[in-house]
Amino acid sequence: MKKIKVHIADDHQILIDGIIAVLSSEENIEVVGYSLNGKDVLDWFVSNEADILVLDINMPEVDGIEVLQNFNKQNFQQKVIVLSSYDDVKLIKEVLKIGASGFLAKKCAGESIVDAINTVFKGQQYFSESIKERLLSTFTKDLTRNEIPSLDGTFFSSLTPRELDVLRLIAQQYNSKEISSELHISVNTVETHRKNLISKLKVKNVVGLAIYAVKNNIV
Amino acid sequence: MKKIKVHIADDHQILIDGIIAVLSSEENIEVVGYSLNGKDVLDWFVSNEADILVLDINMPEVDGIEVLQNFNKQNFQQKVIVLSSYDDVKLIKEVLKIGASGFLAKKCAGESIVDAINTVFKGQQYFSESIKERLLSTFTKDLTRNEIPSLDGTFFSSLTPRELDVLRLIAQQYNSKEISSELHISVNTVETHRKNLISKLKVKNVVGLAIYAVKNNIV
DNA sequence: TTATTTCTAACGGTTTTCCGTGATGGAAAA
DNA sequence: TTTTCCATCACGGAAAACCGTTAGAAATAA
Repeated sequence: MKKIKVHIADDHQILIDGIIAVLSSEENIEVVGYSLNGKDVLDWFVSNEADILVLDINMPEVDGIEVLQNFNKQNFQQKVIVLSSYDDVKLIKEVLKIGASGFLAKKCAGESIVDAINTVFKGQQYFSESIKERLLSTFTKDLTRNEIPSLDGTFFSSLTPRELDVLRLIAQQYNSKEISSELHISVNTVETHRKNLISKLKVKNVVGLAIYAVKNNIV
Repeated sequence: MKKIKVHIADDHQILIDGIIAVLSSEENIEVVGYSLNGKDVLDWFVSNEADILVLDINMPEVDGIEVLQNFNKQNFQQKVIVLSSYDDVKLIKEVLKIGASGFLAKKCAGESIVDAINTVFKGQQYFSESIKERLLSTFTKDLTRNEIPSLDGTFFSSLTPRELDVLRLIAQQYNSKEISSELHISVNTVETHRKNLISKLKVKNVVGLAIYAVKNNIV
């Protein structure tokens, strides 16, 4: 019997070791490798010829989103199951758009990762229960609002490098003046980036930006 | 041979299942129960008569800190090993002060939890590597600053219920006026709480508050 | 009972953020 | 080559946050 080859990427090794231990009792699944950060994922995954990548979104430096984007560019056929602490709808939509096949909240049971792997390997999509509920509720909310955000390309746009610079400093409690001298640009420019960030990420103020930054490990 | 009885508390079931799987290969350790939130921990832990509690800090509603505080009030003798995604020095100090015996960053390897359990069971303290480094570096920094924050009771003081109310709303992107009408108090009062929060938590501005809130799951 | 903490509130002044709007040069993509 | 995206900068006004300080009432601990 051919085993499903799985690669795991997460910056919490304790979680990786746990998942490996859980999967070890599955006869048709084999963990062929793991990565502790986003940078290593692509190399390892390709060289190991895994069928499925279990990918954590919240990783320092290169996060899961960037990994997925790179993955797309290089036209890989392997499936990706996304792992996340936060079952944020915006995040789920983004992740599906860039080609994930499954989405697992970390609060789900260990066996659901087995289900997810088997389901996705068959070519189907998999969502853990809490995610399904979330998606359903926002979908109905969207309907009553007569919006179709899931078809709207501008609903979530990724940030430019410069915007990330600014966001990173904002999350470090720098104010605009401090950011301007740190990046050697005018305060006005910083404020422009700040405005764009707020509207791009659909948040209300700096607090929203800071929280986005922490939840996406941009620190 | 008497086994070490362990209880695990974490809101990510996938992590619990993983840890159980890792520990299942240890002959002298037995997982006698687990909890998915802070509320259930005390009841379960006591009734199960576990020797050691592996406790996640970041849990919704009742977090690990509160659990530890309750634990102290009731004078339990069992040991607690704290698990955390963030190896924040302030957090580590707080946690040690209220009686934890060990501190594990989630980025540590699975086997270190075995080490931690064995070490703490013997009555010693355990810290994972990254934590040790952190503590050491801040300790030396403190020395050069001629401060003794670890002996200074005011270095980290816990928040009052009302302050938590305000902090929670701040983290939800409410401004002071909105908070004042939500809590039915004057804007001035809200600003006072805000000021006290900023000085208590030793942060610079709302961004610091928001980040503290997210990292401590006060959302 | 006294001392401390907590919650409440106020005030005046400074700094920062927020919002709208508009503009320019360069690089990259269509 | 034209268009789109990106980074840069500007201005003005409103709103909000920040700072220091003070203080009364109620609850709670010593």
